[in-house]
Amino acid sequence: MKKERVSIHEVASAAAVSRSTASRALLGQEGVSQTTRDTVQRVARELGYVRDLRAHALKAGSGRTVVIYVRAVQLSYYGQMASLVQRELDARGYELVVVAGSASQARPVDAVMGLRPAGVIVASGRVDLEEFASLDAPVVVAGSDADHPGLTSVADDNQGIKQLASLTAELGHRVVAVIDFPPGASATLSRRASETAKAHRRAGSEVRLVPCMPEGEVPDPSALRRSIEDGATVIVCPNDPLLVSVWEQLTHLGLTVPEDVSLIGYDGRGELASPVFGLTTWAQPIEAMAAAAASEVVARIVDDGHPCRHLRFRGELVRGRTLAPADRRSSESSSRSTTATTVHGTA
Amino acid sequence: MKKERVSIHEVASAAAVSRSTASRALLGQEGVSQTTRDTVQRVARELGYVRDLRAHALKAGSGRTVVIYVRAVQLSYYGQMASLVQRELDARGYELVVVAGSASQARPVDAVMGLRPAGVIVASGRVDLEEFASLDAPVVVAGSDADHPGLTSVADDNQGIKQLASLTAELGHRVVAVIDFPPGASATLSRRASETAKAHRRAGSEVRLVPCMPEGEVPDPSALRRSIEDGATVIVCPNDPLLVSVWEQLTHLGLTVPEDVSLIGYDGRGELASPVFGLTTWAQPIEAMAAAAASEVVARIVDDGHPCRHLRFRGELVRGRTLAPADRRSSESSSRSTTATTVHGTA
DNA sequence: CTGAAAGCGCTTACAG
DNA sequence: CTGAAAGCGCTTACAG
Repeated sequence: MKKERVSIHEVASAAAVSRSTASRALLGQEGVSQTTRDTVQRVARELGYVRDLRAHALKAGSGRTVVIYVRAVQLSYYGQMASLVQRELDARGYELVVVAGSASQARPVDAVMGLRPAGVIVASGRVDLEEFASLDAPVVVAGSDADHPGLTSVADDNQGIKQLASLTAELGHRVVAVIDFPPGASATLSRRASETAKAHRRAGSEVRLVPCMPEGEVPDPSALRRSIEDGATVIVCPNDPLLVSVWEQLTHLGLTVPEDVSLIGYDGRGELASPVFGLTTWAQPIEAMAAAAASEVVARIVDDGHPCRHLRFRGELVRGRTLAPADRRSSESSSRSTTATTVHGTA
Repeated sequence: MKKERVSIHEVASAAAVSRSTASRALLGQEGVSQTTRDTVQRVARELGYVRDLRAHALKAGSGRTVVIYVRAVQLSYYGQMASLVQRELDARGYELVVVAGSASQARPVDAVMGLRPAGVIVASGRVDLEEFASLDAPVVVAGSDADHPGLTSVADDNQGIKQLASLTAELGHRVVAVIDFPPGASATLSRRASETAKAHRRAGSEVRLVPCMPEGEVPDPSALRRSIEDGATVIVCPNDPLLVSVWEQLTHLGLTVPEDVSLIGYDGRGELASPVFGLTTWAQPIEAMAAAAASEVVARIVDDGHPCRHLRFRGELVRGRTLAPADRRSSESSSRSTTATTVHGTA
């Protein structure tokens, strides 16, 4: 049975009050008699009334909806971020709506601001921050560096890159392949890749850059193979999904991780973070970032004068089983099966 | 520099035309002179005008926004689904907004319908479908069985459960632990779990039900341990994240997969689907479901008389390395290291 | 405690 | 080709 869309007008008629009164009763405002309030709410329920959030927000200012913009909703890092932010906003009485990036979006700012949210969280390294900075809604950038004065930002403090680089050097790796990411697809990943290359050079290693395929998301297979032929003993990836993607390619090449080559990722969050997979990676402080993003965006919504802070949090090294000392390679064939036990047995 | 929010009124003034004309020019409608159109669009760009989608939709009917409601945005199955649906809707000129379930949402229908979407895709086994069925927007249920006449549904054809059960029996498993899921948290998973138990019983196995913790998402550790002590040689999970969660618990118990116990999941999508992890699972036909969900919802948006179809697609067995013959257990200690090579080596 | 009126930003017949 | 007017569903001063 299709119901017709029921507006506040129908509720008001059915309850025999004016639309003004119906509105106040439905919003639970003061200054409505208890009986009126009860009738209106009962009638609304019976009629299946659902408030039109658009009209509500249109009239009442910007409402209590916050939009989070993510680059790729299929990556569980973003899902995790959205979910954690939602929990925080829930507790503060705000709703979260997720808008995912897509190829056809000429201007992400349209898709986001078209909803006229009370606040915006940008969890994507792909957007033009300038555009967002000139908006009248408070904007918080989560997960990527941004020191724009008109924007709040929360991010990790980038210690991971250095620590992973020194660990790699300590383990004796001298030739390091770094997966590069096109800046157009994600400024954050691209920047992370080049910082990574720099850190490894500073640690005394030779660096081979492996570009991603033009469509992004997947490293160029022949470049990857070449980097290994050139002596790379470890492959460093700007996030964990790329690590997995590299791992798949290595498997096709008949190479074993970490006996033949070691793997290092970044994120340490979401479904790939389980210790059973043993990824060596850097766990981003995603809970802290999400909590800060939520509380800062709310603070700026309720207090126009709240400053744009730039908060940095410390992540954590995850020492998994995809990274081994460089000299493992020498005793390759004999160590393979026992190492496999180490890699995937009960840790 | 904060810009003030700029409405069509400011654009119209700046372009020295009426709001009507500005609106038509901005919408790219016929019947506006080329010069007027150009000026208006240029001025809008200069002013940083962003159309208010709420007001647009409020006046123009329900707009071109489709809402997808997901149970838990942090699970990459849902992210994957949202992403695939978005690609399809993109191509048809619709926008997708993701609304994620949360504890504080008394009625998901409010969060979804409050946005007055042109159509709705429900990818969650948690909602009350009755509520959604009585709406005036077309609703498509994706990924869970629903034969409600007022709802379109797309799902897999449930062959996976049977096929996984017969494969398990063929491999000689006689005692099967099945992870049970509370119906309140997800009707789909709960139903899948009980269907799974039924299928294994029909295949001649003894079944031990292992409940999840009250908060859901994680199996009860002591019940899990007991099921293994009771002789279960394989643990069947209603989705892949639960498989991973079980795997973690087994690791803590000092048990190895699949030497000590085998693992079977369900979904075969998202980040856990990579062959490097070797999950044995059932790959849901998520591309087909997403494509069908998108095209059916659009069909019903544009054609009020389009019927509510119930489409079922065939998934695919993923024969990974977490499932081994039951008799592996006997030669446990000797086979462990070589098996580990099989499990995690180059497949 | 309640209602009539104005208006949020937009679109769309309807006239010109 | 363009504009004045009505109205989408709601909220909120303002009067009573």
